[in-house]
Amino acid sequence: MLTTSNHTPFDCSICVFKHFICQYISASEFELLYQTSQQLKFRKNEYIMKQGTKASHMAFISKGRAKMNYETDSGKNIILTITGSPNLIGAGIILNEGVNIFSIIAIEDCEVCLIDIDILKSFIEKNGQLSLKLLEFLSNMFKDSIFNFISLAHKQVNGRIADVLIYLSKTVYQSPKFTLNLSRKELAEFAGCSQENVIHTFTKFDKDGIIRSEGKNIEIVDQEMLNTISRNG
Amino acid sequence: MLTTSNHTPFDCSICVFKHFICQYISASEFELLYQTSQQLKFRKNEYIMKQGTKASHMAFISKGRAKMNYETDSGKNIILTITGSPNLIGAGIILNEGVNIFSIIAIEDCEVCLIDIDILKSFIEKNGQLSLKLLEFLSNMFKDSIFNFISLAHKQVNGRIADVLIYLSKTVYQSPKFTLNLSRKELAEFAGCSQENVIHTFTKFDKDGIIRSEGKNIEIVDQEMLNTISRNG
DNA sequence: GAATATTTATGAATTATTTCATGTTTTTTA
DNA sequence: TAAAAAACATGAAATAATTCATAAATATTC
Repeated sequence: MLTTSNHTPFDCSICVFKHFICQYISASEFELLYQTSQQLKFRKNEYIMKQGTKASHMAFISKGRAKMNYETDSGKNIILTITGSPNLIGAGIILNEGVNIFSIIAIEDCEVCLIDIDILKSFIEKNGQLSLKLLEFLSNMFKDSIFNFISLAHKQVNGRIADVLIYLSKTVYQSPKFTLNLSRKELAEFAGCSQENVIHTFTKFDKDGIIRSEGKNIEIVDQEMLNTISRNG
Repeated sequence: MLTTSNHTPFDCSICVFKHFICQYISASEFELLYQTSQQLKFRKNEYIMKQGTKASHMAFISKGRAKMNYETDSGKNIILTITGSPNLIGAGIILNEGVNIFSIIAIEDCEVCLIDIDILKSFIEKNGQLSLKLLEFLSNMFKDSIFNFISLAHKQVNGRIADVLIYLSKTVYQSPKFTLNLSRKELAEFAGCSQENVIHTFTKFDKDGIIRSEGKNIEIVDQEMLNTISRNG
């Protein structure tokens, strides 16, 4: 799972996860967490976690972007979400039957800290403030997932692709202009439509002056129009 | 919100929620929870919680079935899920910005216990075991939501309706033969398609001997075939 | 740097889905 | 119980989406 990634000590003093968790746990507790976690670099296309394996760690992505990928029995890929950094992943699935229900795959070079679940659990058990915060965090993931669901399950392709573009721009790349780390095929796996439909729609949006689409380079030109398309489904 | 429902004391001694939570809290703590919670009956179509209102309570449904309904800006209804009983609802949204992001509406007469969130939060804060359990519970809701999402966003109508039928049979009615509390229109709001598409598909499934569909009475005849349709999307 | 593979793109044919028009049945209301 | 409303059902027309065929552009490999 860790393939060729090389171990390099990261600078924890600037880590936002450390900053967050140290509000709730002591220095010696953090030291334990630090000693038991793995700091790793992943190259593009490497698996950070693999669907079906034992969920022994949470992943804190400090740098880079990744996709959450679910592979069906028939081998079809479904992208559940794309995440930027920094972000904590795994909270939602980890306390289940202990198996990762999807894969996390780097879509560009990433720096990741794998945090031992059992250690974290032992802190949660002792620390009400921390567990409330994690419940809050998980609630928010859940809420995002519901809105993602509403977008994909109850809109048609124009609206879904508008939503994907808005999401990428606002959340993943945080700019109206970005260079995609995803192929058209992957965008289709995210938007829940065919590859050609993504291409057709991009071409149409481009012609209508809503976006500028040149290969991997995307720019959102008419944000208002995109919002309208999203709203109308 | 509580409309005409009349207050009737339920028999807490047989309540599974009491049984669950008393593993983690003391008798006097339960007494506080009991004193601050409201025991209510809701008739079919009554709102148990309303989207947009302050999320002050969790709902424990001890009897009856309900739908989680999201209403869009344009007035379109989307059914996020249907729940049977007993079931605890609200955990996923409650710790957010304190607003219910969807409505809970009774689809048949229900008995519901509304549990004060702030009291429960104070228990979570003090009680690691309880918060771990709630995290686990929320994780499971999250996982279910992901699979629901996969079904609806990445399958076509045949597969989606097969999934809805399987879900209703297995989880909501717990029998291959059941009498629907939902109209065709509501089924469409759940499956993410048009009302006519539900009717057409039911007719087709009936002709193919997969289900028996007579108005509100549904029977799953060929479970294997339904699974296959679900799998192939 | 040429050859090969992959990705992107386009348009047409096929299939899926929605919408519309209409009628029947069931449920609700007075 | 009759009248009105809502739900269910059917088929046809219109629209949306997928699949297929083909080609150009871009990346990758040797």
